[in-house]
Amino acid sequence: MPNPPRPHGVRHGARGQARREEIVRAAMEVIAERGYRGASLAAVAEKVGLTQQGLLHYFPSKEDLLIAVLTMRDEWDRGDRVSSDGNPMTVAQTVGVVEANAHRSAIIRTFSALLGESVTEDHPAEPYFRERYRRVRGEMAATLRAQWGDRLPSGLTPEEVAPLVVAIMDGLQFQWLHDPEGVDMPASFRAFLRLIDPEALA
Amino acid sequence: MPNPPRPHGVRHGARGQARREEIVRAAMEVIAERGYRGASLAAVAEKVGLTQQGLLHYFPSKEDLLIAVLTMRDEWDRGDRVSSDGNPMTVAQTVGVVEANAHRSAIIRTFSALLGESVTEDHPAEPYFRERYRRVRGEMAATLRAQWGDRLPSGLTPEEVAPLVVAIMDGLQFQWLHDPEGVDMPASFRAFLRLIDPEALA
DNA sequence: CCACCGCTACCGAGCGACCGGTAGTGCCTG
DNA sequence: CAGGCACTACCGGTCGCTCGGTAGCGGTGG
Repeated sequence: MPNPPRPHGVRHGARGQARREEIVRAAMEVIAERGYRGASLAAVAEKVGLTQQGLLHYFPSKEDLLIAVLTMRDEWDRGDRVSSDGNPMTVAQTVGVVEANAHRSAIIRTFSALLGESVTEDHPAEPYFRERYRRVRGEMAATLRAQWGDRLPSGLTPEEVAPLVVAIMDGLQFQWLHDPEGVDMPASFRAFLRLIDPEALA
Repeated sequence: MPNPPRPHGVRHGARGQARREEIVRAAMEVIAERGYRGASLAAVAEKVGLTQQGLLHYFPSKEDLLIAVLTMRDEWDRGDRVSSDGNPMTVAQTVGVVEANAHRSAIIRTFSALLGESVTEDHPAEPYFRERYRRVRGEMAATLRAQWGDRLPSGLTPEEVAPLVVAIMDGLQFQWLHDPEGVDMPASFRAFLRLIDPEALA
């Protein structure tokens, strides 16, 4: 048995890995334009100079491609926590993330579209967002606790405020995508931080 | 000339109007389950005991049906401002809206799914949400000004805080739809109001 | 009274486009 | 020459929408 395992999928070489990343980036663009349901494999394939069937050589199904997109975002999330080393982000770093997002409308559009779709029945991205929210709320609570302890200046606990920070980020993104001129996402986020702590300049 | 032309569309009698409302409600359900793109006219038609062609008798295109759904929401919005008489809502009334929403998950799901889809290119609901945000931010600023004047306790202006209130409402809905047990939408919203004014119980 | 008319309501059949996915084949390179 | 890679060809299915038609109902005039 020279070729036993290879349990699932096709083995890809180094060149294949580069191709896969190229495909995932193209998929994010198409999803930003038409959502996941509206995104056709053919449209993604065309962006990287393949036929739809050639694309299926790298990702055996459309859902596999979606999972690769979500996985890539997880890796970026880890990259955003630059300080890494296990410590929670600082509040100042969250401002940096919002500012960076304001220059990446395509990516924000991709994940806002996916977030919206994911509330529909049996959507393949639903488990991802459910778990992601759970994790992000926990991380945000840790960030708040590192900055202010068990009680924020308002008297609220980190666990009470964490969902609000997450909600503000998501909610501002939708308003900003619909009216980039009329909504200043980083400024609004900083205003929100002033609600949390009028003293902090963050 | 007893029967002048009736410029566009089909005229419907009282019975037809009731049928149309029935269809719009069914459409909202299907959109909640599968989004607008994923919602097929046949699925909506089946819910009201029609064929797809029979449905098209009432709404000549899928987009016309979507517009009817959005229009119905506008009418509800007007109904939520019970006090009507032109005055802005009170902050206490906004809490009531959030509490009511926590018992209408189907409708929240419908419009969260549509909001997500609407950020994609040339989506037929994009103008609706763009305009809605503009209007809701304005109304919310008026509500805040009526309660606190030109400066809120934090020193922020109503125009700075209004987008945050809207963002909190939208953002909490997504978290709540993904984890109804783990997210208490009305409680979180009240916590946010305490950030705005620690004294107010609202 | 009833034949006729116009209108609303609805359906069967089908069109053209597009969808995700399968099967089989061959090139090209390590 | 083996295998990663990409193709052609094709399948079954779904989509929104059109076309053409048929009921039934309410009014109207001979």
